[in-house]
Amino acid sequence: MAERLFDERGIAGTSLRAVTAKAGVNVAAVHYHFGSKEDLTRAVVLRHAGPVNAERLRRLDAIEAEAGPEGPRVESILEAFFRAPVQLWTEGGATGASFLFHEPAERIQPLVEEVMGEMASRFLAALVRALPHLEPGEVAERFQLVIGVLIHVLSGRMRWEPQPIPARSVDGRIRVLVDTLAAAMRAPAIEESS
Amino acid sequence: MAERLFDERGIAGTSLRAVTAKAGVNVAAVHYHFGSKEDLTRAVVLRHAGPVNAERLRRLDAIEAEAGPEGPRVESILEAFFRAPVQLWTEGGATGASFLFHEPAERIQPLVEEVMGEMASRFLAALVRALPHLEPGEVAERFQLVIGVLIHVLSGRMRWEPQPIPARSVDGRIRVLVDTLAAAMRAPAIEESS
DNA sequence: GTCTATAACGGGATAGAC
DNA sequence: GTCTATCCCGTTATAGAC
Repeated sequence: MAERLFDERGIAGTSLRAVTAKAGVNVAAVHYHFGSKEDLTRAVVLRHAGPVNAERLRRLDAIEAEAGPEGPRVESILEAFFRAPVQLWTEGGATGASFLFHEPAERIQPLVEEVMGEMASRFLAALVRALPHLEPGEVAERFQLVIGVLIHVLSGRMRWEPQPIPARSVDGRIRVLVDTLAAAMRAPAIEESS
Repeated sequence: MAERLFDERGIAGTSLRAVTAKAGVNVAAVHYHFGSKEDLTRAVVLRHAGPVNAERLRRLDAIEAEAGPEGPRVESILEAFFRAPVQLWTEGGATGASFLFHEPAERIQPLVEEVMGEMASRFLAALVRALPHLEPGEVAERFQLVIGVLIHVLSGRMRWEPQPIPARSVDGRIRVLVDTLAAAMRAPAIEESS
């Protein structure tokens, strides 16, 4: 339950009272079970990001198993990265733990590293293999752009008042992300002229 | 001054006392000059986003003036969109008002529309003209991805611990953004098969 | 284990002196 | 106009009854 409030109001803007009211319990119960608000948010993040990341890695394992020795294509890797969170968000409004990325950076950087680090490293390694024309650092740089896009999509701010964006199925949403960002990943390396 | 605190801690996480302490004045002064914390944040946003958006539009005007009847290229439009905020952020850590996009969506949507709406519409129109193979709604959809990338870049979260991303000059940063995202914008239209 | 009651604190806002 | 002092509220956290 709490993750919805964190999505809508942010962590700092969500009081324990709001969480407990929605859960039908008392404020003291939170402290009994979690110890503090920070421990609660940590538990919520681990609880929700865990399955999403596990599903991502399961899909990555699958496409790596059926790919040849050159490894899976960029499109397949990006789809494995996007599908679980986008599907979850489209269906139920739940987003795993995307609200984390709207919190102050310094505060939650260790938690992000802890909960996302291994998954992200696996995807980065796959992308490095699929993009031999780029240095690993350049792949990491572009993967960060992909992450930024996903955060924005999951933030629910992807609206345009005067010019509505097309209604899409889950597969359609994912295909837009995968096809456009694969093109971005494949763009030639940038050489600094300065 | 307040914008730095908003960047670092978020609006909800920044107390008026923290703002006034850094400014060397008293809490009452804020209420005298602005009326409330909300009015202060609004003033900060308008104060900082205004010049950035004006510079963006100035650059857009320039490239439209020197372009042929087919209008400027996607790369030129994206550079006009990115240069002012990225330059400001790289040089001084100031970001215009990017902290707005990490606040709860519902709360600040009207302000975002007010301060960004006209600028964004002008850029969207230019992109629609430069991408005749896409419906206007599809261009808006992809422009949202560009916006998500910019927000992420300005958030300062674009780090990668085990795999450092390349050090770049301002021009280098912008070129990466422009070249990769131009490729994303140019990718063929997605037709839903479902 | 879950509640009520309350402590201890920090927040935004305001009154009134100067 | 800018300060000090204060109000009043909501917050996290805890103590203790049950």
